[in-house]
Amino acid sequence: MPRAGLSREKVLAAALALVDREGIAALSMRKLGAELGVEAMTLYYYVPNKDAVLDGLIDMAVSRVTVEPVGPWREWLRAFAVAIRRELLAHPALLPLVATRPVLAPGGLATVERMAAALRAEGFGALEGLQLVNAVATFVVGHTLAEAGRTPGHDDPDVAGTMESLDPEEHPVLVEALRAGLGTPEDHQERFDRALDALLHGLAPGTSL
Amino acid sequence: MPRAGLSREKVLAAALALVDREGIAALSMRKLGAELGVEAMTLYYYVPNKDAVLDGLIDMAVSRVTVEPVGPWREWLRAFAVAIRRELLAHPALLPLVATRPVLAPGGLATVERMAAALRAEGFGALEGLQLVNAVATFVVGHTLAEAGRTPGHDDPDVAGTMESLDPEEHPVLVEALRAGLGTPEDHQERFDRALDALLHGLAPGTSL
DNA sequence: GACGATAGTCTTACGGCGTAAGAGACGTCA
DNA sequence: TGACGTCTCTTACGCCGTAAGACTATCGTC
Repeated sequence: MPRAGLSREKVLAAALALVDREGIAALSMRKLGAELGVEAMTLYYYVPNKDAVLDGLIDMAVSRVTVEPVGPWREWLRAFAVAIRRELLAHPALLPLVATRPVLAPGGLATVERMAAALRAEGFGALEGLQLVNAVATFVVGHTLAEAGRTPGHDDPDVAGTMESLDPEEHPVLVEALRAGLGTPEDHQERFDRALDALLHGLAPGTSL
Repeated sequence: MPRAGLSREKVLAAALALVDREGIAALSMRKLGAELGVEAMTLYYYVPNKDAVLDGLIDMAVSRVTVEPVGPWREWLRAFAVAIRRELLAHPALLPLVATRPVLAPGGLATVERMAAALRAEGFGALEGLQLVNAVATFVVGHTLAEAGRTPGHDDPDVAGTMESLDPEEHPVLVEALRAGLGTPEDHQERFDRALDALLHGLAPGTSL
């Protein structure tokens, strides 16, 4: 058999393409192999197991989030949040993964370190700064999950159908809000912006509450 | 074969017990059947498929979150957030599920409706109130995920080990924050409280930003 | 060119999974 | 008794991750 000229990077790239195209549930070692013109077991030469593929995907996504921490901290921290959200929305299938695995890989840690260091230069303590970075990151992940998250391995639930069939007697406020635009992309964006501003507004160096 | 006296409720209760004990990954129809002294296929008489079991688990958890919306809205909304967090931490294995599936089942919708209705009585618009409820809920889920979330089907990553092996030259601020208590239960609690207060403080009726 | 080592790929197999299809056994009531 | 609805089981299919090990292509050295 001729060599396929693979590498860890090519495997991960193919995995990301597959996941973006068909969702996390479609990512199996056999399919990923087929994608690369190779049997499933061949992949194990480049990657210890499937978990390593998933971790690799996460680190790829996280590493792409880079923001230069210059200027007023609220502004670049806001840009940081927006950048995370953009990256997550670009690969929604990765969301459940990013949300449930702590950031431990090199790429993610480096980003966190840079943000925290910049915050300390602004008068935050080391712990305080990291808490702030963490609060922003978890907020973004939580919000984006609600916006675009899907459970791996399960069909998308019929949100639209459920909402339309709501009994206006039983859920009057919900029905009214839906008519007013709840759940639209603009709604998500607006809610994200408002809550993010509230969060950043409420957090300042030395604030104990 | 004698009848086992099952019901949808008993199936769900056994599923929750199994998940709490061994994690989401351990929940298979065969194991769940064994738990109830029955073959896997028998369960399909009470439940259309495995997804329905998962949805049932989520609704069980969500339905237990009830807060009386009386008094100042910031206070009971805060209590709402705390109640969600408590319930999620009581069943951490359910977290990835709750985080990635929209609340569509009856129990969850009823709770949301009640909160939103109470907020409207406080001067919020229907859409605005629901956005607020949603913002709080997604914040709590995001934060709790970071605190206790695990990816279903995968071993817990070795957070402690990774953190201890951090190079102080490369990640000085991270190392300092870890020594100051980053990641401890108290740290999570404190960060949760601070960010929640910031969020609630920043959101008020009619606030456009 | 020959040959061994190394790197890369494949085949086979095992034990798990969700669930479709349908065969039986049980309890109840006519 | 017999029929019928309720409940449970058996069997089977096509997926999954991956352990074990056989095979082959390529390269460095003589």
